[in-house]
Amino acid sequence: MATHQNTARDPQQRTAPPPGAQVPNDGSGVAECRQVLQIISLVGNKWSILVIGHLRDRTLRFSELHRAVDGISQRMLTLTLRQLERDGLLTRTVHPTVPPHVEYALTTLGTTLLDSVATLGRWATTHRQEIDDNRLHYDTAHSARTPT
Amino acid sequence: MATHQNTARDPQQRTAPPPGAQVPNDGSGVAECRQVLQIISLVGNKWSILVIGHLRDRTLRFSELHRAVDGISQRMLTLTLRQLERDGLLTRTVHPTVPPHVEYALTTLGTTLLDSVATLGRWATTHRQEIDDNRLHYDTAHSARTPT
DNA sequence: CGGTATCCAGCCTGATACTG
DNA sequence: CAGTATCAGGCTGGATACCG
Repeated sequence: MATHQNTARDPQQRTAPPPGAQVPNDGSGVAECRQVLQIISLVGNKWSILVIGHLRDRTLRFSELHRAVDGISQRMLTLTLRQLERDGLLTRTVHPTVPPHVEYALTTLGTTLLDSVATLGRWATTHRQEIDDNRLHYDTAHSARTPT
Repeated sequence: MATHQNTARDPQQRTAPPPGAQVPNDGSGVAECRQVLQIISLVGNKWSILVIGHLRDRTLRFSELHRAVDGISQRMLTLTLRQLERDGLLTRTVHPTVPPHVEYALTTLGTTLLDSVATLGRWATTHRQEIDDNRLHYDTAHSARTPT
């Protein structure tokens, strides 16, 4: 949604953070949603969260991540990794060997983020069934347009 | 990303929840990311979180929401509202008056979600500056490709 | 092995117009 | 006022090919 990765160009062009709007909130206010949007845009890359999730316990190499995430393309992995690196969520360590070795490790910031999304994860786990149930109910009530 | 709202058609076609993969996690595990993805897809609609955020304190009518969210198109508002309603995050109450009155109210489920995203909101607020700093640092170090 | 650049398809999004 | 339908555009994301 604001992930700047169209064709791997202008990597910072879209970051247009308008100043002001700095209100003391508890984190769930209306004005705070904007902040959250940034984060969910950051994490809502669909791959970002997967990547940092895999990086949670140990550092991984590029190909290891490529295998681990399973389904991500090389392009998206690179893009995601670079963005995450840019945001300071992970570090990229290049070992100048003949076959290049690149290690990706989660930073403290990344760990804290993972910890925060864990809250959402718990909510998801807790209410997934409920939501699924609601959807089914809703869909049933709306697809019942063939009576008589 | 998985928001099913292409042209207001097949509202439940994409919900392909494969069974299994039910592991007891703490909410931050790798396998748990899938669950979170559903939620951030649910909330990452960019408008969804804004809408439920505005609905947090009081119920609102369609046009009120339209004005409040400011920037959302009628189409997206409707789509978002219907999705949220489908998921059981809010209720839609139609008052059969001559000028149609439709009230949207957050459900308990919606409130709990809002509470969970508040955690992310707090994280965002806390580390926004840090991330911004990291980005600037990263961009600076990478745009310094014009020496000599 | 790690990464970049290009091409291309699909989806999301927004604007507009019309109906009840 | 509330909502639906249609059209057009922008962005995201995947596959492929090639470089260091």
